[in-house]
Amino acid sequence: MKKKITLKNSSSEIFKKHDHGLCYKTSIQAFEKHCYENKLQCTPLRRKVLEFLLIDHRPLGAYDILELLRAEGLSSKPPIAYRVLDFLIEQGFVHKIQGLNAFVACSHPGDFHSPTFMICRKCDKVAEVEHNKSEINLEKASRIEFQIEEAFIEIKGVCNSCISSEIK
Amino acid sequence: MKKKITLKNSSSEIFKKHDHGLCYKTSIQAFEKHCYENKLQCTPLRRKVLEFLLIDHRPLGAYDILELLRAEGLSSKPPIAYRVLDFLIEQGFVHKIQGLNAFVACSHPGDFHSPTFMICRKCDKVAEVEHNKSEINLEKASRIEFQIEEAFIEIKGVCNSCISSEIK
DNA sequence: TATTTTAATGTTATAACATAACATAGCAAC
DNA sequence: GTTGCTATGTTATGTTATAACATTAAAATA
Repeated sequence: MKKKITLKNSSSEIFKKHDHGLCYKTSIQAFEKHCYENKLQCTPLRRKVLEFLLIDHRPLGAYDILELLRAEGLSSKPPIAYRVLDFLIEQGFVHKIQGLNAFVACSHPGDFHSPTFMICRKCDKVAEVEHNKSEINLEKASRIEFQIEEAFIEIKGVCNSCISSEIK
Repeated sequence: MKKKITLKNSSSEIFKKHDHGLCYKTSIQAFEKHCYENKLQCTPLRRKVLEFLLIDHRPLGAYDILELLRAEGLSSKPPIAYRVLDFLIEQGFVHKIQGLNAFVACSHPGDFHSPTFMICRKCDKVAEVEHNKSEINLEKASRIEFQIEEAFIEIKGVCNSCISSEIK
């Protein structure tokens, strides 16, 4: 994890309409660039799994991914998916959503970070919002002496698009 | 979930020494009181499971609980544990830690809330810190219009006690 | 108190999620 | 061309969770 790669797909846009073609392409290119620069292999399998996760902003379970791999005639045994996902997570291109046992493509790849996820229970899309450790401004928490290493923030609710379409 | 029951066991004390006998007793009594006041049954099974979770502040997996139930000669099939845990969670006496697939006794029972957990990776203890939705002060998040229903904040790191004992 | 209804517990079976351990293939360095 | 490394493939199994249905116990009502 060396430097931050800036992408055009702002997380605040995920629940709105956005140029997803661009978003998708930019993310894949960032991954290719990252692999090239770090002498890592951008193999067809790794690329494919990242592509699946970039289809839209919906999280996929490991077994969903295996299903998609099977449909493409690729190997579809559980360790395949988990290994590739581990790699993509380590490289900062995928996050795991603990509360869903599912995985999403990162919106700000290439940089180690602890994101906040806004998970819509209606459309299942997930928006990723950055925070950093200092932003976890929990006055009470600070009263406990605790050395923070990683923070998971997962917020469940209904996104703007789904609220709008409800009103109609 | 009607009113807040105040307990003497402050969450900030969990990683420190505290009068755990009192903490334990107070929590069980709060549960009994809650059941009585809400015409819910404080059955031996429910009480037992809560007791297991109150032994210390370590989270237990559902199958850990089943093991403990078996040791007491009680039924130990998975649905038993999950049903009782669901009940205790609904009533606000237990929380699930998503990142561990495990359950902890609530430190502020009887009131619906979205707590923050500080999880020590050395001693496995968990401290519960209250936050409320308005405290989730994510400026960037607020730029996304999103109706928050529930927030899970899980922080992993090393607690003060474990840091201290490291230095020694 | 007999009957009905509801809540709680018990059981079987299986679904869903995840990893250990070992085998093979491909490629690069020596 | 042998060695070592990285990635992929496979078998088997471990772990977490739920669906569906049976039985028991408690409460509500006749």
